[in-house]
Amino acid sequence: MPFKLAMKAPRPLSDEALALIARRFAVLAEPTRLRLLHALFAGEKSVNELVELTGGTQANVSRHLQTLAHAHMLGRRKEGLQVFYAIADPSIFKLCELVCGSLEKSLNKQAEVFAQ
Amino acid sequence: MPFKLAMKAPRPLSDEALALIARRFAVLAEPTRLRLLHALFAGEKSVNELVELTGGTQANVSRHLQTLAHAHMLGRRKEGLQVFYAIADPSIFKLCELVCGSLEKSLNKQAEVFAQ
DNA sequence: GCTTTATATGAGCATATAGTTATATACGAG
DNA sequence: CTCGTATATAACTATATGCTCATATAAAGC
Repeated sequence: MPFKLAMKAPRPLSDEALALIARRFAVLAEPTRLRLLHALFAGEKSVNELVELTGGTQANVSRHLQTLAHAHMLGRRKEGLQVFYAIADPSIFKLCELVCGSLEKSLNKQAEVFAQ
Repeated sequence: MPFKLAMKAPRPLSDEALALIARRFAVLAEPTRLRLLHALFAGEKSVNELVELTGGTQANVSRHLQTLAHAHMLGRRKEGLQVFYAIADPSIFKLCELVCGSLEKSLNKQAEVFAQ
């Protein structure tokens, strides 16, 4: 029973589907979580490493990591006392690339207004 | 002075850039706004049409349209009493495609757990 | 000018969420 | 077993945001 949905399908999307998609974007709509993802672009890291790299508190970092893991964006493995997280969803890379691109355009559009 | 940024650049992203990117995702992290975008995938529409298509109140729809327009995701033109909105940022299509794809995977992954 | 229509926006309320403090739990070393 | 370390989580607070109601503003017709 594979689950199939597409935003550009002509059929209407259910409220449930929209909520799920929105939730997906919401997970990424948070600077701290983006900071964590960015740190993990370089490869798997422990919670402690991420705490140091992002400058956040251990509790806060842990909470955000949980959110990302529950969304299956991160994979998690434990080794003794340490827990390691890594990017588990490759589409994250493409997503961020797209958003940065359209953000650049948006900013350039704003810059044009000032240039006039 | 073109503005250039990329999520996968090895240089650290400023807090400002992360906030802007997060804000970008936040605009999409809302079912009503997704519903509006979905309706506009079919082409330009007036506010009133969007109110009917989405079943939202005029006030709420108008407010969300403003958010999307301010983010340069929608373009806006006025004709007499009516205002028409249309998708202005083509990367929206690709964005939603990517998110739907990874959401499917995430749901299928969950379905696997139940299948066992 | 007056009335109607279409849209944007102010103000208020309810809910969600980020960050913090404190602490529970698991793991490892002595 | 005790103590220290690493991480997750409960509880609380402050802030942001979605939605609604009311209304301001613009445009069109008579």
